Amino acid sequence: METDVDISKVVETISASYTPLTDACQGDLVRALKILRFDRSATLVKEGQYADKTYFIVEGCARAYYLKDGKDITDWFAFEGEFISSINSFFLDVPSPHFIEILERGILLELSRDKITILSDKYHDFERLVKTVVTKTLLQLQQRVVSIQFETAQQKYENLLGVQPGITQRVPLTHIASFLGITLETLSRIRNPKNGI
Amino acid sequence: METDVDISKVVETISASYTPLTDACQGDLVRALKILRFDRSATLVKEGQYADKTYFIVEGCARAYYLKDGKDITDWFAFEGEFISSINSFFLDVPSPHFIEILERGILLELSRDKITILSDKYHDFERLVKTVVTKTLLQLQQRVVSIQFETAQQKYENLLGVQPGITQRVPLTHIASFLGITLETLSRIRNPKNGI
DNA sequence: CCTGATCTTTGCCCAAAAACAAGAAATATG
DNA sequence: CATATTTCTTGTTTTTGGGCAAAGATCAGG
Repeated sequence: METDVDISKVVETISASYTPLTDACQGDLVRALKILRFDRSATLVKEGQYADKTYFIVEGCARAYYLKDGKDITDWFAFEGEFISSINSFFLDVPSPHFIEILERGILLELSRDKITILSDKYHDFERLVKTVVTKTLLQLQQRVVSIQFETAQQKYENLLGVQPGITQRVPLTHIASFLGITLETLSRIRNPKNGI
Repeated sequence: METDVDISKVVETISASYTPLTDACQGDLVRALKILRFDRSATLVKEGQYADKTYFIVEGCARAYYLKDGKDITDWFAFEGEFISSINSFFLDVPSPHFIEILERGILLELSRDKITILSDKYHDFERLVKTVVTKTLLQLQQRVVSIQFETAQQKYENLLGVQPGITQRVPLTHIASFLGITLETLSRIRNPKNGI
């Protein structure tokens, strides 16, 4: 893990990969961001908190999960270059149903909703950045619904591998299983070439 | 069905229910919108088209669906006061995997991506409107994933009724079934009080 | 490098819902 | 108002994947 992070460089990357930001906006954004480092299995957000932060992953990965009847169900994975937050809490200002957990020791940038609101009001560009991030997330989620809705466990898994080929090397299978809406056992059987075709 | 539509009034409603728009922006938006009327089972978008329009429903309802192995699968319903479009085609500029069909004779307002781009560039407010619409859609979709992922057919149906109580009076059960990711037969059994509890 | 904790595989049985197949009810159309 | 067409219900069989239990593998920490 890098010891030093150049926030300006990261903001340039965001500007390049999502939507261009003016220098002024980039400067304000750099000053609004806070660097965080976390070890594996650190918890960023707990159920019930008002989670008014968004995290940008510079290095490592994280997941959002919730407890359904005591069972841990993963709802979202995020890797380098992606944002993660407890979206219900963040957008609706309600207690978070989700936990957010670090899956791989890494570096995050934190941005509060207040700062996002200020930046969005001040800079048209920044409003567009938020729109772009939300739109990308919407399209990913849309794909996921299609996958969950009418595919077999096997197809769902293959689909995920298509989008996130390296995921099995970075994330425990339990989390992948609950993310796909299948049990760990079923996932295990699917992965065993002796079963299936 | 009303014979006359006051677009300005509708735009005021949009401004009030999504996010405030300045008078100038509202004026430009009014001029950019086109009124359309459709009968039941009219097709707004066909699979394969570059669907660069978004529709706002003034009266009536519509659905987006796609064909999976020849089977008709409903992906989205929209009612009065909501927007509908073929989101993949609209945002990614690819051929639409979806059809969009009118389920109830009604009135729509059409807005093209070009006009949305122009309005978004010209008005910070309008960019915020788009962000707001996309965010609302994201949160709805998020709820839907939770519902599909780990609930029984019965729970999924009850969930839908919670959000859209009148839907069974307005939409054929086949479409509700595929939307929920269950078969028409299973839905029929769930709805029959003799079965289940 | 040992050991306990966590993660994964495997086997067996069972429940939920899908597939298939009629048939009934409701709705549209001439 | 009669008939065609679409929509919905019901019965039966089959499949998929879940629940539980136990054993095996992997990993982190002392």
